[in-house]
Amino acid sequence: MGNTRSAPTLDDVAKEAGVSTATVSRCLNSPERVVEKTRIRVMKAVEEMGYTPNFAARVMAAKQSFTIGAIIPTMENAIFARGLQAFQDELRERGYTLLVSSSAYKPGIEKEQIRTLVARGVDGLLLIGHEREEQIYEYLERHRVPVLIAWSYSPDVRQTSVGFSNRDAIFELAQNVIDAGHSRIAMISGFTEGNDRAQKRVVGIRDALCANGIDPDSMELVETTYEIDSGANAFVDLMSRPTRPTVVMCGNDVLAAGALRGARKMGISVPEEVSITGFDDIELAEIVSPPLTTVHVPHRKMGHKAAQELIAMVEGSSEGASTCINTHIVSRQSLAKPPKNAATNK
Amino acid sequence: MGNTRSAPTLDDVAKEAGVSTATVSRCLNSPERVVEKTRIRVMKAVEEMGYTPNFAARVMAAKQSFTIGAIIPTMENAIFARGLQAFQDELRERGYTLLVSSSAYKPGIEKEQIRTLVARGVDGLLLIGHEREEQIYEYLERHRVPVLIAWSYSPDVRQTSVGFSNRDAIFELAQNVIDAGHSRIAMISGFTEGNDRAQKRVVGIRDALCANGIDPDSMELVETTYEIDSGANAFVDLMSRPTRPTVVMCGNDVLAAGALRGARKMGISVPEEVSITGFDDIELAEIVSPPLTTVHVPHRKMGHKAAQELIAMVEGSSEGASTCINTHIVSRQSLAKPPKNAATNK
DNA sequence: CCACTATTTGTAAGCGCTTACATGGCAAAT
DNA sequence: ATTTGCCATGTAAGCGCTTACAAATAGTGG
Repeated sequence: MGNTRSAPTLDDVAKEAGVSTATVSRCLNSPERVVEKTRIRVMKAVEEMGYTPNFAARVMAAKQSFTIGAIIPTMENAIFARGLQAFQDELRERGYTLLVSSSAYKPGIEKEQIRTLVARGVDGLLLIGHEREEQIYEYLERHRVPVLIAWSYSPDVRQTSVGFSNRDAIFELAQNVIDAGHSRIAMISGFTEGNDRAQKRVVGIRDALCANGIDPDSMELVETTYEIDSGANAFVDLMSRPTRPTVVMCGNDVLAAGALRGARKMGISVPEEVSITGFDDIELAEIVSPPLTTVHVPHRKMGHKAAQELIAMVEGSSEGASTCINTHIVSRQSLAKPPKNAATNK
Repeated sequence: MGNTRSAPTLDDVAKEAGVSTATVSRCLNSPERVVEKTRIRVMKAVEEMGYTPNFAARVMAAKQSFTIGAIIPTMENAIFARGLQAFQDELRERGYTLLVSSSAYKPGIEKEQIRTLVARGVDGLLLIGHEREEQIYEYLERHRVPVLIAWSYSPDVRQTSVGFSNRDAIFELAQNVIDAGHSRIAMISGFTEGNDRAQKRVVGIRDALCANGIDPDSMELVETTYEIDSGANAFVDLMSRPTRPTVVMCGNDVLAAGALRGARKMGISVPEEVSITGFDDIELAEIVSPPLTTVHVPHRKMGHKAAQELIAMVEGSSEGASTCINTHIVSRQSLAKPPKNAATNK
């Protein structure tokens, strides 16, 4: 019984239930608009035939997809995982589906993915960080796709953002570091080009140095990719320079874990000989030994909030209100006082 | 110039370039079918108007989306990250886009996501592990969506798979463990219900015990979620039982990292007092201390191979050929000989 | 029992694209 | 010059759905 040869359409269901396609459509989308008796009959047909609406057709006709897109720089490490999970959970609860792509930190790829997602009819878009061609924002506006920026908060920018102040967060950490007695501070940062979060973190440390009367130009800085090995290499590089720092502040926990590995390889003990700090407070931070002193970012909270706000924008109930999430420092064992006679390589 | 008020359609471009919609479509999809002069004119219009084809419309008309869907159990840890990244890279190279969802290890959610992805017109689907309702496979067949199972290889199953033998892989590791002198073996496994990979890993260890004349029922087993904390709790549980094991084999590296944390909390030193092993060889395995002896799974290779095969199936050039990827043991410091007089809690 | 309103269902016009088929133009062949 | 054949382009029919509007049915008060 019935056509087993291919997927059933609305028409098939309508025929089977002896009603018009409009009625079937209504049963599915606004059941209260059809009388119970009919609805039951239709739903039975839907059930029996294993009907799934064709999304493309629905999107075309309704010009709404209940889909949100998100483009994150990478899926390879856990930096974005928790926040994104929370984002998705909230979306699910509100009846939206999430489409994720990763751009490998390449603006070109990100641009392409944005077009792909827009072409796919997403109702809204989550992007990480503010910095990208103005043209992209124009394109998005043109297509009437609301955008929400996360992982970065910036009041003086047109786009709505739900995030935290990368500069202030690391400033506070740097202050802690300085208070512990450090003055020879080095930093391992992710590549700053096209990455405002990384930039702001560099700025935050420099500002803290200034604020404490330390010449910010004295800070040794290495930029690298966000990988454990890169962190390890950068650490080795830094520790091989003429003046050894007493603390290496890292742009995130992954880099810090790498630095730790570099230290182990060089036989340098942390925090006795050199301190190391991270950023993000992902699971990794607690697992490595010594566990990392780092900036705790409430990823879950950010994800939830971002989803709520973006949906509000999509549904037209908000023009876009930015939220700044507070971060705080988590002190663990990787940060201690500098050694008495800090060694140099001279 | 031109209509700035909303997104341009094929029609708008056609009008602008003074050709028919068919010609514009051809310029975009099979440029060799239109003469250069026209093509240049059309492309210029496309460019100037910032035209992006409407995907939903394209899918509807062409019944092909160049999109592959993937549903993984979780994005929260790195277990699937690397393999998936490789999968995506390969797809990109071949002109396909990847849509990822995560099911939180819940069959119900997975089922829903499958429907969502199919409704979205994915040309093929990547699923993790074999075990799921037969009905789902029928549904997929009905909709003509090829499926590829990864992270698990099973020759005696209808579906095509690209993966490894979970049973054999851990069997080999267990053999190593036994060869090192252990006989009181405990295991922390992920929940086995609905998870054939977890099941096979339990079986692999039991088989190894049998093969070495050890009663498999003597193995203490805890099932739990795949989270660090769960691993830690399970470890504490295991070590508090009357007969302490001399080695705790874990269902994956995340669990093993948790076990390590549990050991630290209990003040038990690894591997001196108890050995711990993992599975997967994700980055984490190398970062924890002591680094984990584990089963190395060539995730990248698996991801690439899976993408190639799935595309072949989608394009009709393959009926679906399964591939078994080889794993191997990586020996690090978390596994050593059992202590001379292994303590019990008696 | 009728007129009128409210409710349920049907009709049909698109949504933006691809593609089978038709058309027209031009070069080579007759 | 006429025919043939080929290639570039145009025409128009859907793809499966939603929804404005029309129609039919049911309910209500006079």
